[in-house]
Amino acid sequence: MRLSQLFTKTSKTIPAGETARNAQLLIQAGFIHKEMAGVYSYLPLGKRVLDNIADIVRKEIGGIGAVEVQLSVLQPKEIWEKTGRWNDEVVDNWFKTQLKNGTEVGMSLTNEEPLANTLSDFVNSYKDLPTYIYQIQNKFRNELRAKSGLMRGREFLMKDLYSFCRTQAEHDTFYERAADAYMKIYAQLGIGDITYRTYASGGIFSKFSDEFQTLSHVGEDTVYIHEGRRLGVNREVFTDGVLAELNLNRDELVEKRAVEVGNIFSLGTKYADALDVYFTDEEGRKQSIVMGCYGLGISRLMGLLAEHFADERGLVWPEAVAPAKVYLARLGNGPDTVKQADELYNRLTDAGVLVLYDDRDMRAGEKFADADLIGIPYRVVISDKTVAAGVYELKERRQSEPRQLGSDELVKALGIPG
RNA sequence: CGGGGAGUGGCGCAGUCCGGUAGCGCACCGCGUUUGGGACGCGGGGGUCGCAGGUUCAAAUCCUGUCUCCCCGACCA
Repeated sequence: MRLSQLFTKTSKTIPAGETARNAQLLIQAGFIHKEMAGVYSYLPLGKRVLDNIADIVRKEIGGIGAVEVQLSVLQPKEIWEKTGRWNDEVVDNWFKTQLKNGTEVGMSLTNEEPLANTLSDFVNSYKDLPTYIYQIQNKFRNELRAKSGLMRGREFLMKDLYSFCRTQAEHDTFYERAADAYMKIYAQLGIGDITYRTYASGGIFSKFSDEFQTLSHVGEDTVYIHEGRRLGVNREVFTDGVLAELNLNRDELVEKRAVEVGNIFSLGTKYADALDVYFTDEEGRKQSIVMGCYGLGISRLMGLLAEHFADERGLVWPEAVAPAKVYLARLGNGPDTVKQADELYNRLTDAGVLVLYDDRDMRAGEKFADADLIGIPYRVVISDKTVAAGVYELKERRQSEPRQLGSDELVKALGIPG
C-alpha cells in the first residue's frame, strides 16, 4: 500500500474525549474512527489488523474441526422467546427494533438460539453429530456505559463458536480442545505468557465457565493468579469453598487486573431442548443435544494489543497482526532513489510481504514519526545517501539504531526467500 | 442508572468568573527558501461558539431545558 494513496493521516495531537490509551493511539495513527461512544469504524490500517487477528482465529478454530458460517444480525423474537431470553429482565442489553409492520426484531448479541434453530433443519441422527460451527460477526450490546476504547463497545467484532454433541463426555473432550485452541491463539498474538485460563461463574448450566484473562492494568476484572499452575480464579467465584474444591491455597495466589479475552461455556441441553432440536440415537430413541458456546472478542483483542504493545512514540505491533511487515520510507526524489524504492516495493510485494510504502513528498522527520506511531515492525529507508552508498537502512521498531545492509542482507533480514 | 468533568474552524486549545459581535497552535491553499527525527518566511481560506428557548440595546459569556462525549461507581450472555 502506498501512503500517497491512503486517505487517512496521522495526527500530532492526542484526541480529546478519549483517555484509553488504545483508543488514543489507534485514532491518532488513523486505524479507527469513532462514530459514537462504544462504536468505532475500522479504517484501512485498522481493518488489516482486525483481519490478521481474525485469520489467526480462523486457522485455530478451523483446526479443531469447526466450520465457518455467517449468521444474520437481525433475529426474530419468537426463537428467543422459546428460551426466555427475549425478556428485557433476563437479557437487558438487547438492541431491538421493529419492521415496518410492527414485528419486533433483535440485533445479534449472541447466537445460541438462531443457530440451534438452524440446525434443526439438518440434524436428525446420531450420525449427524457432533458438529462445530463458528462465525466472526459484529455483535450489538446496549451497554449502559461503553468505555476503554475498543475494550468495551456497543458494537464489536466477536468470534462465536458453538458445539453440538451427543453426550456430555463428547462435549467435555471438545471443550478442552477449544480451550487449547484459545491458548494457541493468544500465544500467536504475543500475549500467551500473560494470559491465564481462569475459573469464572458458570451461569445456570455448570459450576464454572472458563475465562481467558490477560493481565493488564486496564483490565476490568480482578483475578487471582496461580503462576505455577498457570491458572486464575475470577474474583466473582473467589471463595474458600471454591479454593478448597480447586485445591488452591490463598497464599499462592496473586491478585491482578485482567482483560477477559475469551469465555467458554458448557450449556448442557437447555437450549437445544427449548428449541425442540433432538437427535435419534443408535437405539432409535430421541436424545437431547449437549451444547457449548465459545466467545472470543476480536476487536477487544485489537484494543488490548494496542494497549499492551506501545511505547512513548506509538504502537509496536507484533508481526503476526501488524498492518504491514515493512515500512518503506523513501527520502528524496532523486530518480535513482525513486527507482530503487519502487523496485524494492515491487519485489517485496511480489514475495508476499505487506509493505507500507511512504512515497509521500514529506520530510524525513515526519516519515520517521509516522513509522513509529503506526508501529510497523521493520522500517527500511531508501534515500539519495543510501543509494549513493549502495546500501539499505533497516531498523526494527523495537530498536533505536538502524543498520546498513546490502541488498542480499536486507532480503535475508526480512526473511524473504530468494 | 448515581456522582464528577467537558462540548468554541478538520484536530488540540484560550476566551466564559467580570456580556460589547471570536483568537492561538497544528492541519489546509499559494509563492519562495529548505530537505535524515514532526523546517522557515510571506500571503490566504475556513467557525450561526452542541441544540432549543429566555433575559438584554447587545449573549461563546447570564438563566432554563435538552443532546452528546469522557471518567469513577453500579451493571456486564
